[in-house]
Amino acid sequence: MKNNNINNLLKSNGFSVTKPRVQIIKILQNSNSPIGIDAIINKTDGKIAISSAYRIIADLLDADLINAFQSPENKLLVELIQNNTKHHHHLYCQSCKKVLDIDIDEKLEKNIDSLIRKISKQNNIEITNHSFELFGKCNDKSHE
Amino acid sequence: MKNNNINNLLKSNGFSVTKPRVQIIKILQNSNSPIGIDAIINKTDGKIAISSAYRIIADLLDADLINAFQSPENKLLVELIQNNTKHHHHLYCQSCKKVLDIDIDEKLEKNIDSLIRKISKQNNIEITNHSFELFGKCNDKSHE
DNA sequence: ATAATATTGAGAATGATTCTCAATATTATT
DNA sequence: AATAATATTGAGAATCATTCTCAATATTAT
Repeated sequence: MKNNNINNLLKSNGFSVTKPRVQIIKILQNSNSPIGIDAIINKTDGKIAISSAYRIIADLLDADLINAFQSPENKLLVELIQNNTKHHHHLYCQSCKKVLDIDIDEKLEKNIDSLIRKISKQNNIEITNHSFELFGKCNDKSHE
Repeated sequence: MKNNNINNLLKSNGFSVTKPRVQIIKILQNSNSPIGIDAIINKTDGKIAISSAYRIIADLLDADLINAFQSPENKLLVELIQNNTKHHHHLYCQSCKKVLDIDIDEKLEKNIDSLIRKISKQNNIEITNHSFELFGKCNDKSHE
């Protein structure tokens, strides 16, 4: 994405165009899997303050431009919501700490939806969200 | 459960019998939903040090006597694994912060298992665990 | 170009969890 | 039951991710 498009993205969501915001969006665009705050900051040559990074991420989250969630190691992970981003889930590798996006097939997704409706009724609770996460170990033994 | 049974549980898992360990197991037995460290400590009249509580929970976890996981507010929640405990999932209420255990029906559980096998193959990753968590809002408006 | 406003960076503050180690309790031995 | 050997505890310091504060700086509107 060109800078102009990032500018438009920011402006159309009520943000002023600042270097840190543009940088962070670029980094998220170039990442093909969810990424942590520390990694984001590393990719900016340390030019963005940690507090600014957190603040910007929080703002982008409020504007629904990104997804954010906690890794099993309890760090915030972040991914940009692209035009074609649909509801999906994550696979955490406990050896190499990478996170993969996974899709689940439509049939299962529907099953899950109907389960959710059932639980919602049974417990008289409005269910607003759900997560389905997988944990595994890849064959990269270098981390053991 | 009587004290004797708790003593046996501890001994048969290689633990010596100490007051803090017995207390914590009792508290977990009397809790019908996952409970946080702070709540555990509160129920002991503040007699157990925070560091001891964390240590004991970690030990019980190693011995597979309890399940532990993070709440959406990023606190450790803990529940005892009873004889009849089977694989289940959790529903977090974002208003009242309670956690409910939920069962999912066998058919869906099987679907999930087969999805997991598929993803495992596709990504050449051994999948060791998964979580399926629901988030909702109950009708208790006192927290808003 | 200037003024008004918003954002940033640096570091202090916070909150959960982990670590350290001397004091104390438990277990094994007599 | 008393003692010695070993394990556990409590208190507080340390750590780690995240949030807060506020003066310095950048952006936007005029």
